[in-house]
Amino acid sequence: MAQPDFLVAVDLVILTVDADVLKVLCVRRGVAPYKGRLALPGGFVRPSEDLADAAERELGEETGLSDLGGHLEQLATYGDPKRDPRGRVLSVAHLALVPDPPPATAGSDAADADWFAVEELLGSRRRLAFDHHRILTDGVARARAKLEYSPLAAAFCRSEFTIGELRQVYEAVWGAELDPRNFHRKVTKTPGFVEATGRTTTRQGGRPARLFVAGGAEVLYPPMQAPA
Amino acid sequence: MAQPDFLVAVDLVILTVDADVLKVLCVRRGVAPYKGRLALPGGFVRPSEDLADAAERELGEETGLSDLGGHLEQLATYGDPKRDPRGRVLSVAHLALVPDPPPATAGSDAADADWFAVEELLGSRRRLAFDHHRILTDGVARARAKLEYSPLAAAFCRSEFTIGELRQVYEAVWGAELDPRNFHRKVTKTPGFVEATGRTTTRQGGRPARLFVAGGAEVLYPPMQAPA
DNA sequence: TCGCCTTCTCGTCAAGGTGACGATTAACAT
DNA sequence: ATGTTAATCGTCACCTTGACGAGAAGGCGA
Repeated sequence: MAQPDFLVAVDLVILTVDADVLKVLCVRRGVAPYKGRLALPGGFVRPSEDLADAAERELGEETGLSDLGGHLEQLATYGDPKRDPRGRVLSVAHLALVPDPPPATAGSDAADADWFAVEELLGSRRRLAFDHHRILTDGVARARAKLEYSPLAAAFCRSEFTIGELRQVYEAVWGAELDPRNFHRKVTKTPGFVEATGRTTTRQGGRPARLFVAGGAEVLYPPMQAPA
Repeated sequence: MAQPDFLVAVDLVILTVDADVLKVLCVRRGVAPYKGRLALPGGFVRPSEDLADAAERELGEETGLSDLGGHLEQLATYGDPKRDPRGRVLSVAHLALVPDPPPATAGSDAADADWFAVEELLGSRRRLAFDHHRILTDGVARARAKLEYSPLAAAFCRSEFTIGELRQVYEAVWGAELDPRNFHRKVTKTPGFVEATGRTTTRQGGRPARLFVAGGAEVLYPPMQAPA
């Protein structure tokens, strides 16, 4: 029997931490449907392109980054028959974590891209096009969960970072304050989480802080505990 | 520009625990490509069918179950351009956990379906068709991880189960032995994991065991710890 | 220069969770 | 009756965690 054809797109939830606030990159749609509405950046998958390659390409186009120091993983696939009024479009959503906020609109494609506070976007259900509110919700939930049992928070930091900077990542993503002393103990005692470089910096003010790089661990045992 | 069309299929990793062994449902392919090879059950998504609906339909066709008491979730999407020699076929893989082993070949579709020990299938990389070895690997990894921080193990049990039966699920999925006394303490003290029904059973032999049903919790705090 | 403020870093202590393991209970089989 | 099986309860040492004190080492303004 004849099978229906689908269009397949890749949409990106690109998260960063800027000024202690979790932000996501959005573009303003210039064409219908949802013209003028904010949307997650994305695009169609090319004929002989793998999904991961398509996501990496889109990430590069939107941020100008070549994913160096960041993190990119598949999030989930959204296929409600009515999610796109133009037809049967499948969206394979990806989650990207990038350090610093790279200057928005650095890429050529999306002339009108900018960073938005996640908390604000999630507050009003109507600000994002398509089912992107749900995709963003799922992406943020994934990021929050992954900080617990993986050393992924380092993906939000530049290659060398202080324990304090890493703690601010957790605080921004989880929206909770953590005790600096207990956090310091936990991070430095968990094997493979971070490795000291020997260098120090004073960019945070106060006493010079040691600089660390991400360790080799893939998972954290025992996990970081999000506050109850 | 014109976008390429994709065919979209749903493939299922259906896991169960039978005789203390983690098993997966596979079908033997009757047509090329990979004719005669084992494969995960699956099928194409219908024109106006949601992905979750398609997965649930396939699960029902393969097991005869209407997903009662089990668990079904999206796993990941596989889209390598060369994963299917017939063309550009996207596979949205799903993970299902079902209690007991329902009799194989109960459904009408797959005349030649049966349960196979996961450990054996993962041992030889060539026994499964397409990229199903990778999908199975990812599905088992997801299941193992989810047992740690969610009460999902109950999905492998019938509606009423004993602590010992639940422990055997963990032992089969993790491939490790757990101390019955510590497991009992952990499970009964974690809020929302299980709830006593007041009834008992002797189906395990030995002293009568209390029967429990799954509690309302979505996540386990603190998580179960897989042995190091 | 001298406080003062900031942040990092190390310690202490009690509470709670975990692993190891002894002991008892309550069914069934022979 | 006796042994076997598995469930359930208890104990104890150890470790992790949360709360918090205290000092170290920079910058900055008076």
